[in-house]
Amino acid sequence: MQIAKKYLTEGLIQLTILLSLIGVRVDIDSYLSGYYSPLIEINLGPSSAYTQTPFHSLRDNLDGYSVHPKCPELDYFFASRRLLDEVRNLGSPRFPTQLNAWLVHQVSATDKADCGPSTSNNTDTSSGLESSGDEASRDSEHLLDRGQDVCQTPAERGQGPCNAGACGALKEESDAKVKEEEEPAPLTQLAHSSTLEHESLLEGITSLNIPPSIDIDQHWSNLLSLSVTDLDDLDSLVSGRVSDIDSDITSAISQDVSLHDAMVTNSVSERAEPRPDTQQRRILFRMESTSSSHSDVSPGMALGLAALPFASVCNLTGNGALGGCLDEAVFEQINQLGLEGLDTMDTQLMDCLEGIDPQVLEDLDSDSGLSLESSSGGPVSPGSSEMSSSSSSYCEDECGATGYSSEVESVPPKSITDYTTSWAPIDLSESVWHDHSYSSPALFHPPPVTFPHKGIKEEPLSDDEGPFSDEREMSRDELRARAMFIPFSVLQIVNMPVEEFLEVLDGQGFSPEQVTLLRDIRRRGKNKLAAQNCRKRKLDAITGLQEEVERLHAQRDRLLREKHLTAKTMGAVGQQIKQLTRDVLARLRDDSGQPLNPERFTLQCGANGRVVVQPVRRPAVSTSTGNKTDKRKKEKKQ
DNA sequence: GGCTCTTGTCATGAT
DNA sequence: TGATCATGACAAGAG
Repeated sequence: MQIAKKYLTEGLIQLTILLSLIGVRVDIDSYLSGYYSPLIEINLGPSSAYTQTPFHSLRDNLDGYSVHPKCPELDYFFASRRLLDEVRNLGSPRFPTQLNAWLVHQVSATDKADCGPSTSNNTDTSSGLESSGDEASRDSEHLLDRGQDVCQTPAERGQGPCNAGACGALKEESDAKVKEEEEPAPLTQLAHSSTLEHESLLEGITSLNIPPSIDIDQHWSNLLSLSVTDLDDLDSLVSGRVSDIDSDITSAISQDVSLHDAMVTNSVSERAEPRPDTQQRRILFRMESTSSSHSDVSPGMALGLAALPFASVCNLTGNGALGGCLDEAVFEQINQLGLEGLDTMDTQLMDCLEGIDPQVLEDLDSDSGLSLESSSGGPVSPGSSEMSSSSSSYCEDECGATGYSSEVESVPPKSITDYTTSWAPIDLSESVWHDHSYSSPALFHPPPVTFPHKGIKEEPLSDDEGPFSDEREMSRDELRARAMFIPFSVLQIVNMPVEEFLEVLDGQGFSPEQVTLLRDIRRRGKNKLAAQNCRKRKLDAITGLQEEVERLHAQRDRLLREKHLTAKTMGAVGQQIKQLTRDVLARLRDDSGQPLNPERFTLQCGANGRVVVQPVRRPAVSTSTGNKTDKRKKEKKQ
């Protein structure tokens, strides 16, 4: 509880500061992409392979400051910012408010006209739509809140870029349908409008002030007809259809709510189709964690902090006309949230975490690290998990080893939450996005010990450990720590911040032997990681040098070929010159009227371009003298 | 049993 | 000055 609260509070505060500092134009996505890069790596899997980037270090380095210059996340941060700036410099097409208003009217018209087919479609794929609604509801749960505020705020104010456009009309329709809680319609339409924007971007449509053509109109109508169905179902969907997860998800996936959802559902459908329902459910959770809204795992987080949903909303709107009201809505929402909202947020978050199937949580940490084949990304990153299933500890470029990291993730979440040390959440975070094991499996389940500090007792191991848990191989350091009654695992000792480590050394009443062992364990653990990094770099350097050698070989061969070709050409040209010289001299006559002997005369081209006949300068006759001098020189050398 | 590869560890210098 | 990192060297284990 405190962990989540602390984490979310930090995120909220920092995000609020950022928003307030930036001003009207909020580049939330850039900040989020930088700040939440660890989270992205959590979900996407491949983390910086051999670079030890503890989560706490990134947590405290929001804007790229104080980050290790070699930290790849820093490169990612600046790269993201640079790319974003470049995109902005290109001038992305902005959709006028009039377009959004037109879309809204189309929605309403389509709503009335296509109500029957939509409902029939709904009945045909009722389960699917319910599941689709589940997806929509999940997104709506995260997005609608923001969407509500986003559109409601400018509409109420009657000002801003969307006062007479989309937001106003959106609010009217949404008021007609859903009045009280979520108002999903505006947001869905927002999502649709953003979807249209995305598609328009893809189609190169830069200006839509002109009424769209019939094809586009029909296209929009088809798209919006789906939205009507969704709008009809949204109130019931938002009311909570978590139990409907059991329904057929694949059919739901076919009902793309928006481009955003389509991207998510398609990716899910490809994976989910051959799987049984249970796996589909699991995938559904995975999808929630892998979708663009990272807070899907914890709706409470989405409802409360809304940090990542901010990114979603901003991404949906982009530079569109709704951006202004979104910015204002973001500020207003933050103001409305307050810190008291964190309580409910924590409750929701923890309820959600508790409500999740433990198997799902286990899947999130399915890389038990019991072998070196542990994947880097875990189940949340299927691609990486499949890719990194190598027996070698060194994975591809994107993945690698972080030593004890996998030990962290193998620690049962329950026990992790029981750690109330201040660095415990850091380990929890690392447990998600570090995923490689170089240590013995026994470290994954530290023995139940009583923490001398704070009187906290570590939870005993779970039931699945069985009688073989003690038989697992333990590292020497782990054995030493056990023998010395050190209530920390090697992983914890290595990964805890130095400040916490020093506090532990000072405040836990350890004996000098224990302190020495703790320091040794920490030193060895970090050195182990360093050695792995070093070896990885060495291999990379070797690979790079080999490639360089191959490149240089190819260059040498090419130059040799050019040399031979040039020599051949020069020989041919020389022969031609000799032949021409003979011809010219044969046509010339000396004083006696005889043709010039080519062996005694030659043609020389002067600097001014004039060709003159010169007698051949034969080398000095004193060849024997030269030979003698050469011989003398050779003798001197010898 | 020797060889090779991988990995952990130590020592040492640099940051 | 201590912590951390980088790296060469060595040893142990596995195939």
